[in-house]
Amino acid sequence: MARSGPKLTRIARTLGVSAATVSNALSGKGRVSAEMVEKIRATAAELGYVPSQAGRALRTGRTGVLGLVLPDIANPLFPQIAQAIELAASSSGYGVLIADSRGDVSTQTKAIERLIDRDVDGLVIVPRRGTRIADVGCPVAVIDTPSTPGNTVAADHWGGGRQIAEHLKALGHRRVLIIGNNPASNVQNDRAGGIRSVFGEGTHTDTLWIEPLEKVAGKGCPLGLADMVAEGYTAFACISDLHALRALTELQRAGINVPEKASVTGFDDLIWSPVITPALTTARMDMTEIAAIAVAALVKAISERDPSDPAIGAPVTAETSKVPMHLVIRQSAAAPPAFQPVHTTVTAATSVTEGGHQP
Amino acid sequence: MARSGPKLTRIARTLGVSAATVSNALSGKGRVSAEMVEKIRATAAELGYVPSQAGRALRTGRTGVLGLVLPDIANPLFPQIAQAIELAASSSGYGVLIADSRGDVSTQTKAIERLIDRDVDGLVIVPRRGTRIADVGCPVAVIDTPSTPGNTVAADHWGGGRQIAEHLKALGHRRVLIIGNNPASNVQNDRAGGIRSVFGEGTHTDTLWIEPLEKVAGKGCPLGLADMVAEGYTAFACISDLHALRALTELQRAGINVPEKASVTGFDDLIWSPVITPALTTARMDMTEIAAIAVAALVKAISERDPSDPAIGAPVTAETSKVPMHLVIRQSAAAPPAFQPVHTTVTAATSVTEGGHQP
DNA sequence: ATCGGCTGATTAATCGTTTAATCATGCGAT
DNA sequence: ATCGCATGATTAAACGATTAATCAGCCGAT
Repeated sequence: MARSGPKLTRIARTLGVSAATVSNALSGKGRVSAEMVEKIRATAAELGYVPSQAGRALRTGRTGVLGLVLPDIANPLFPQIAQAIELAASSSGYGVLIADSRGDVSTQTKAIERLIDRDVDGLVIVPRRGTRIADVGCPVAVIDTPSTPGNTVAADHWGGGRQIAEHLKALGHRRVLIIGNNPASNVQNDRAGGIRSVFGEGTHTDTLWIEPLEKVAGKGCPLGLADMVAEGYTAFACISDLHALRALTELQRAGINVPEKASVTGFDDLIWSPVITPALTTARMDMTEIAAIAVAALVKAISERDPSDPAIGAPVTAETSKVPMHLVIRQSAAAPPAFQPVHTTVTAATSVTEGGHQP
Repeated sequence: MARSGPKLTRIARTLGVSAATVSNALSGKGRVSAEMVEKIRATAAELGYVPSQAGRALRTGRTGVLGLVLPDIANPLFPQIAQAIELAASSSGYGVLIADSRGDVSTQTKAIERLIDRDVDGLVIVPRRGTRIADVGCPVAVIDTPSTPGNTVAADHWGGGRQIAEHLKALGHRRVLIIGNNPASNVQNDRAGGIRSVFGEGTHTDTLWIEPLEKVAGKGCPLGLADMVAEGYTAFACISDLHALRALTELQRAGINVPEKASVTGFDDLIWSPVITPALTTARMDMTEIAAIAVAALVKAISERDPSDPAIGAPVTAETSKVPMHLVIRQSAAAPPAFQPVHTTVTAATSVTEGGHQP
C-alpha cells in the first residue's frame, strides 16, 4: 500500500540532517547526540512517521511477521489460541499471518510453504496428532504437549488430567469413564493418562474413543452412556468440552440428571461451558501464558539468528515448557448417587433442582 | 527472512539475459518473445524461484496481504470465517493478517492501525453491533447483514429467519419465543425480524434478549424457559446455536424433553450442533461463498486503485451482496405436543425415545 | 606543534523487483 | 536507398530503509 505517511527522508529534510542520522536516532544504533535524538523523535512523532515494512524488510531480511499454523482450524479452541498468539506477537511488534490446512496434511504443507514464501520470520505450529514438522527454513515454536519431543511449550495436560481426576475422586467417584476422540493425539493421551494415574486400587477406569466408534456407528452416533450408568459408571471425564457437551446432552436426554445421577467433566473451558445447564466443570489452559512463552522463544531465536545463514527449522526451546492448567469447578460434577450401583434401566427424571447457577 | 531461493538476477544470469526481461516474461507485461518466455518460465520453475514480497512490495506499493478484523474474536463463528477468508484470499494469491481487539473499541482501532501500518492492501471487517468503520486508507469489505448501509456482502439473515420460522410454523407451532443476545446487533435483529415476519394472525411471538437479562440476573443465569413452556410457548427460536445450546440444556435439566415437549432451533451450525442430543436444527450461512465474494470485491478494488492516490476507506461493493442461508433440519424441532397448552408446572421426563440420530 | 583518538554526522552502497525510457535490428513501403 | 515502424531486448532509475565506511572537527597528550 502506498501509505500516506511521511518517509524517512522527509523527516531528515525537515530537520536538515541526513536520512542515516534519522534512522540511527530512531533505532538507537549509530552515534547520534542526545539532543538530536530528541529532536528527531519529536518530529517523527509529530509527523506520524511509520517505517515502511517493505523497505525495512528488503534491507534487513526480516519482515516482522510470524506465521500461525493450526492444522485443525475448525477446532473450537482456535479463537483462544489465535487471540493469545496475536496478543503476544503484536506486543512484541510482530504481525500474525494465518494458514489453514483443513486437516489435510498436503494442504498443510502447502500452507506452510505459502507462509515461508511470504518470508515470515518464524512459525508457531500447533500440530495435530503428531504431525511431523518438515524442515522449514525458519525458527519454529511447537505447541503440543510436554511429553512430545520437540515441543517448545504447552499446557501441562497430564497435570490437568490429574486435577480433574483428583476432584472427581474427592467427590467420591470410583468408577469413571474417560471419553476422548482419538488415541493418536498426544494431547488427548496425556490428559487421559493423567486421569488414569490418579485412580488406583479399588477404582476402575475405562476409555471410550469416539472416532473409532463413529467409524462403525456413523458420525454423531449415540455414545451409549445410559448403559454405562447402568453398569455403574458414576462419572464421565471427557478429554474436551466438546465431548463433555455431547455426553451431557445424551445423558440428559436419557433422563439421567447431571450431576445428581452422573458427573461430567471436560477440558479447555470452551465458550459455551459457563452458560449451559449445568455449567461445566473443566480444566483450562493458560493460553495467554503459553502464547507469551512461545512467541518470546521465537523472537529470541529470530534475533539471534544470522539472517543470511541457511538455517534449518529445528523447533526452538524455551526455559519453561510446561504451563499448569487451572481447574474450573462449576456444577456438572458432584458426589455420586449414595448407595446405588444402578442396575435398573433408564429411569425417568425426577426432583429437578431449580437454579443453582453462580455468576 | 533471508530466503534461500534464487533471485531474479540469478535466473537472468543463468540465461544470459537481463533481469528486466525475466521480470517481464514472468509477469507477461513487456514485450518478450514466446520462446524466451518459455525458457524463462522453465528455469524459474526448475530453480524454484519465488519472488521476494519485500522487493515487490517496495516497488509496487502492494504487499499482497489482506487484514482480517473480527471485533469479537471469541465468537464461535470465528473458525468458520477465518477459514473461509483464508481460503478465498490464498487462492487469489493474498495472505491474511489477523487483528484482535478483545471486544474493546479502542483496542480495535489500534488493531486496525497496526494492520494499516503493515501496509495491508485491503481489509475484511466483520463488525459487531454497528461498529463504525473509521476512514482507513485502503479498500474495505464489510461483512455484516444486507440491511446495513455500507455492507459489502453477507448472509441473508432475514431470509434465514424466515426459513426457520416457516419450518416451525409448518410443524404446527403457534407460540414461539425468540431468544437473542443483544438487540443492538444488526445481524440478530434481522434474524429475529425474519422470524417474526412469518408468524402473523393467530400466532404469537415474543423476544428474550439475554444480555439485558444478565445485566440484572448475572452471567449464565437461568433463562426461565420452564415457565415459558408453562405459559404455552412450544418453540424457542434462538438467534445463535450458542443460545440454542443454552436453552436446550436448561430445558432438558428442567425435565422438558426436546423436541417432544418443546422445540429448539439455532443459527450458524456451529461445531457442536450435529453431535449433541438432540442434534440441533439450525440455519447455516455459506461462509465460503460470502468470503469468496468479499475477497473478490476487495481484490478488484485493489487492482483498480491507483496505488498513489490518497484513497478514502469507503467500503467496496459487490454485485451479489446477499447470500442465501441453508436450513439444516435435524432433531431438535418437531411438532408441538398434541392438545395441551401445558399449564401444569414442570413435569418429569417420560418415554425417552432412544436413537433417532442421522449420520 | 603534531598526531591519535573520539564524537557526531554524512556518503554511498545495498536489499530485489518493477517499469519507463532507450536502443538495436530487421523488414516493408516509399 | 532511405525512412518509418514494429519487435525484442537492455539500461537505469526508483521504491524506503539500513549500515559499513568515511569524514570533519575537536580535545588532550606526547
